[in-house]
Amino acid sequence: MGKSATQIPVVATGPQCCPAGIAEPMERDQATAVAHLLKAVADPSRLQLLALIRASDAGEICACDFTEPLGLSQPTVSHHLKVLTDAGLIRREQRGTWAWFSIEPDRLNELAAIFC
Amino acid sequence: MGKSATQIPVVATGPQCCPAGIAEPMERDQATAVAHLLKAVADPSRLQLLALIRASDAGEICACDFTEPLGLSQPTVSHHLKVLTDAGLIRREQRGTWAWFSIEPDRLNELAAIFC
DNA sequence: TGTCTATATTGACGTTCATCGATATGCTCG
DNA sequence: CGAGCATATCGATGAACGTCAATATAGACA
Repeated sequence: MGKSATQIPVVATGPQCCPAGIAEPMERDQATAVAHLLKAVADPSRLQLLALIRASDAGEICACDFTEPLGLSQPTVSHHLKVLTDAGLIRREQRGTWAWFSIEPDRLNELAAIFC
Repeated sequence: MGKSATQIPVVATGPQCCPAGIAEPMERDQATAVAHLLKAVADPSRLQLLALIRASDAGEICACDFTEPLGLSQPTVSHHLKVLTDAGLIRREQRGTWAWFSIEPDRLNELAAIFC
């Protein structure tokens, strides 16, 4: 569900070292796409979510384990998880009543490649 | 000259591979600092500014050369340059009537190190 | 000193966003 | 089926943000 309009890969035509990045002038369209991806992580709560998933032993974590360490309400956590999912940074897997989330490593590497 | 409250280095106590990053759970304070730095680049205009500076032959570029390729008004460009400067990502050097801007490589590396 | 030019600041406006309470959806299990 | 729990969605609210026109600041130069 959801529009998920932000999944556009940020690769394009740049040099090898920094294919998605700021090594050479960016067109407005690509700049908008990169900014959209960056906005998804430019929030304290979402950074904490990513770090919690990343640090989990099994590489995935249940949604129910987020609210307490973040000190946020359940709807707010759900909202942030949706933003990260729509941005392609995490993957959601329904398992019975629970929702489990794991990192999408490729998308995370895209982030690191923006400033190289 | 602006408050520049965002210059806090984002290093801290993480592992070697990802000292400022999301390799392990983040405290709220550090998450806020990292998010602040990310917000500075999570904007199409500012990404284009960084890319233009990065791609310039001399490694620096005059403020007067930004408005045209970006299609923004002069005050808006000035505002974005201030945001990037306050975030420590670029450096401003006054030279006569003109202002020249160059990249702060260390701060840019901090960005890349967040997602490693 | 006065005029021109480059840049910064101010003030305003519309948009986006983070957050929450209330409610809806959907699965589990008795 | 019905009760209970986990998660998502809705609607509202206050804050932050991007942008511009108007104005201020400040250096260059005659």
